[in-house]
Amino acid sequence: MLQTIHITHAQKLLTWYDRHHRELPWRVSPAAAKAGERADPYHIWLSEVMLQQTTVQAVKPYFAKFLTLWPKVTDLAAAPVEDVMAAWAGLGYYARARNLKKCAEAVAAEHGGVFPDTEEGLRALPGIGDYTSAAISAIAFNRQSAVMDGNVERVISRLYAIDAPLPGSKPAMKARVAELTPTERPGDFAQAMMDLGATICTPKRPACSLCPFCDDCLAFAEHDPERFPVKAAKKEKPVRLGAVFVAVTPEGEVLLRRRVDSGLLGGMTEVPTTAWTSRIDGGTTTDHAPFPAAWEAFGTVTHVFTHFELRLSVFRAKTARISTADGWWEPVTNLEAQALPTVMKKAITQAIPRAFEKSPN
DNA sequence: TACCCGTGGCG
DNA sequence: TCGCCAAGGGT
Repeated sequence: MLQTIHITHAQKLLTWYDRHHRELPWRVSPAAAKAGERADPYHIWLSEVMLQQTTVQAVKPYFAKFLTLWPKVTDLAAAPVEDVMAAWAGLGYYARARNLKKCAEAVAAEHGGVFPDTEEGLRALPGIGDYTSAAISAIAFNRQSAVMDGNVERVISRLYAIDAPLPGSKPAMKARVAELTPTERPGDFAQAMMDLGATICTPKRPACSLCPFCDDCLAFAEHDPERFPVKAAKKEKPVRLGAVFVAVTPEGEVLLRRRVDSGLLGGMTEVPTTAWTSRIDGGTTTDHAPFPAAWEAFGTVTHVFTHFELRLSVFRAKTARISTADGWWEPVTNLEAQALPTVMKKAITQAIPRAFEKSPN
């Protein structure tokens, strides 16, 4: 009598992963993982924090730079926070960098420089939430943790055709992930779910014919996988206005300031700027310049943040090297080394077009 | 819970 | 061109 052999979702996915996994700088290949090799928890933690709401391609050069500058977590713990912010500049969500530094310090001081190897221990550290603690637990320590990120949400919502909108449906979806997560190779399973979401079960035009779940997927059976995941409606972005002031000395120095540690672009470097308000006339004139000077209009720059669009009027003035209470003068040739977020680089480039071009030396 | 928090690539 | 979205966390 013929016996039906039940192949689990996890087995199907892991077989797919063995053949189609992505090669990533922080990853141990499935072959090596089967041989018992584990990734460095420091590398996994660093990559996971960088990958929060950030694409793999954007992370790669930053990951390499951080490992060069700080090969071990204790090196990062000992580094000046200003150096960490400058190295993070351009990657966005700067609270991640502040928490990265705090987390490294906690691991060094409270854990002997060794990362906790449980989800609960990891979850207690700064910048490590539900997803990241589960991911490090599974990937670095091969524990059976239910890992759910945006990729997994998409895979699960399609596999079970979940109509309830995110984020409300998140707990139910995580329960499904927990059911699917195997006792064998849970770390590879977690990475495989994310690889599947990133390369096959994509937001638009998913490659369902190549998917190991095509026979099981309810969304595929309904012929409309793109309908999932269902998400709550998002609100529109308001416009905020402001002005920035690029002061340049005859010696080629620019006046910079450090933003407060909390809130938008917290702890990052800026050129003097007004408050950013929704007023039609809000701060677009020289009324709030850092000091009186022959301010000259240099057009505007627009920058879109997560929850508002910013339009900045750019002003430039040639000035003497005035002493200021809350700022410093930085040579234009050294701006690249500063912790300048992208919006500030845009504004400076508007006033000094060649500010961030590589010097001959 | 809902809001705050960057950036760049892509269809 | 522009809305979408990416390995989310903090409060």
